[in-house]
Amino acid sequence: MTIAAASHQVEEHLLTPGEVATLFRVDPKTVTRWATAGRIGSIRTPGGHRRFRESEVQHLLSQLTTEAGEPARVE
Amino acid sequence: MTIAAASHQVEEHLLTPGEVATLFRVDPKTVTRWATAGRIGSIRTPGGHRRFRESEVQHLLSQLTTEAGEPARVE
DNA sequence: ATACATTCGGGTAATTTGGGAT
DNA sequence: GTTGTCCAAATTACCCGAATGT
Repeated sequence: MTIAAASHQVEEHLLTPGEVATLFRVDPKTVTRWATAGRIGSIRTPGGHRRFRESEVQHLLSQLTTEAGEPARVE
Repeated sequence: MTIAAASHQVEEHLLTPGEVATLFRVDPKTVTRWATAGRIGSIRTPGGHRRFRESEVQHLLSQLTTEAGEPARVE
């Protein structure tokens, strides 16, 4: 194990509401509502703005994606 | 922050059901049926609304296009 | 410190969804 | 068998002024 790995937790790339909104083709405010509703985890800056974990967002995207030819996903 | 800074991965331009419906001159609900039937891929927002890949829609449009004098394509 | 884009909040339209009947 | 319409409920989009981020 390296020294760095032993003393630091993995840095997560964070996305702004606007960036997440672009990925889903949605209004940034809608992303905020998802956070409020608990549909997506969020981190707050000291000033109160929200940030989102890129890994969680990507996981959501792949989860909610249905390819042509596949049956509509029901989970 | 600029829009371009959003991501280093390829951005997929997504269309709303209403936009796809306009392109095909069809009711938005019909587009929804296509998605349910697996004729076209779709991405769901966490709220349950559908988004469609523009590239896939354009491909479908060109597929369904028939030139004058040519036999209609049936696949 | 200045400038500018973004993201707060809230409120109110517009769109989408799903089911059912035609 | 596909498409268009009606309905109510849910989700999302646009409006504003003020605060935050870079």
